[in-house]
Amino acid sequence: MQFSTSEENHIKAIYHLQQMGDVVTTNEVADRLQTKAASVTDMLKKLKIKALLNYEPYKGFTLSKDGKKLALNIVRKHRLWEYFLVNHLQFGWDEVHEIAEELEHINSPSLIEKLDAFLQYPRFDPHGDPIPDCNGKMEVCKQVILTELDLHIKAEVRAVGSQSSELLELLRHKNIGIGTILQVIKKFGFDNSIEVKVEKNSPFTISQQLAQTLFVKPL
Amino acid sequence: MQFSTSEENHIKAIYHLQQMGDVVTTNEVADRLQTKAASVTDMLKKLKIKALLNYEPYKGFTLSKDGKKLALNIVRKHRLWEYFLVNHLQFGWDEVHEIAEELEHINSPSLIEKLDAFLQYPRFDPHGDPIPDCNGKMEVCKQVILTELDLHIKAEVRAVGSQSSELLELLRHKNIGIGTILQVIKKFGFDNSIEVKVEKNSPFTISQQLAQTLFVKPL
DNA sequence: ATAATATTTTAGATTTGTCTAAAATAATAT
DNA sequence: ATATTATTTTAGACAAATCTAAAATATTAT
Repeated sequence: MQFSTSEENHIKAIYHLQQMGDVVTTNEVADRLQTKAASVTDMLKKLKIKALLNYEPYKGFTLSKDGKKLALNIVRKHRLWEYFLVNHLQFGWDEVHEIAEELEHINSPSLIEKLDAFLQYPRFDPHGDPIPDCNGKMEVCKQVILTELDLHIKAEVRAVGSQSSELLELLRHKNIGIGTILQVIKKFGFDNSIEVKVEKNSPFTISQQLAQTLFVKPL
Repeated sequence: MQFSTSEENHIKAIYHLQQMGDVVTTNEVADRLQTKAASVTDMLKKLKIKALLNYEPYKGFTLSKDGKKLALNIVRKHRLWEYFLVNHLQFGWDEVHEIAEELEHINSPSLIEKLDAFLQYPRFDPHGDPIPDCNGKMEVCKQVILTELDLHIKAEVRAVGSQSSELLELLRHKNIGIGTILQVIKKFGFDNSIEVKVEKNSPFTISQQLAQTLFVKPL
């Protein structure tokens, strides 16, 4: 079965909202897709007919099995393209999201298979998010928010909580990226800022807001 | 300015029909795009408003300067993607057209710049068609891939499909360069390898992969 | 429990790209 | 030169995806 770009975008938005939080609402989907609630309702009805969604008017909705499968496939394509853009075309990791939003809708299973092979089956995209395999399986490595990392434990930065260009700019300025090994030296209760050290460099402070968007894996 | 996939497909169809033949007709465009003449007329009116087309009802139409520029940019994207699919993702040259038809509508100038650089600025796609540069300029001479040269016809090597150092090393080893005059002695169906003869030297065999990157001009 | 508020859905309009059938124009043949 | 045929355009309809405004339903606050 074939799906329109708009249908795919709705499925993907619902998938991501379902991941982080409990019940997904019409308004949340509308906000995420920069559209109106009424338009989302129209789409929900269509997706129910196509069996991608369990939906009863006024009662809420969740992805069906097929809906989840479709969502994972779109996420897979998105993240593989991001990996390609950063690791082969020399894009910065903060420049690739918009382009991948377009590329993810290209419909060709053999293209994605061959791209995956060319990239040597990467398991994480440039933002540290795991890439689903062709069956929708992906690594669920246990990551922790930096604010919750214990003192003096070395940890590797695995993911960032958003794709906003302001965030990515700040990270680049502080020389933090996916794979950076760091440890927390001190936590300040006054403003919840955190002093971190990267390798043997001198320590520096990062704000609570920034620390909350950094997911690290203790080593 | 942004254009829809349908607008771009009409511009591209008109461009290709203009190349091979004289006056382009509404029916020809409809045939090529598998649509109806009335639909084409609707689009012609829209493209005229967008200044991509010189068009007077019942009098025919031609691409405007902007229309030609757009067409060449789409052709450029199509052929660069084809080159990528064949030379990096290991697609056969006969499998890539449909996929490139989708990829050519991805709208990101920096993506195409960086793809072009990654591919080392190829001047011909896997079918031997020239790739327009970012200003729309491309090589004109009618060339043919070595795999398609008829037996015993002398031809001059005019271009190679890529600048990769591996390719150039191999060509140097086989004493083939731009300007070399050669002819095909035999084609082997088993592995599609080809036996060629350069001037009066004894014949030697070259692989399908190599033959596909050699563009020759029959004399 | 009921009123006030917020959310979701429906109803009806709009835009884009397409279609069919009929009318307008051009090309061709006698 | 005029009738016939072919091509192109117009007119009006339709489906997809969106919107606004109003109605229906759910949530909350007193």
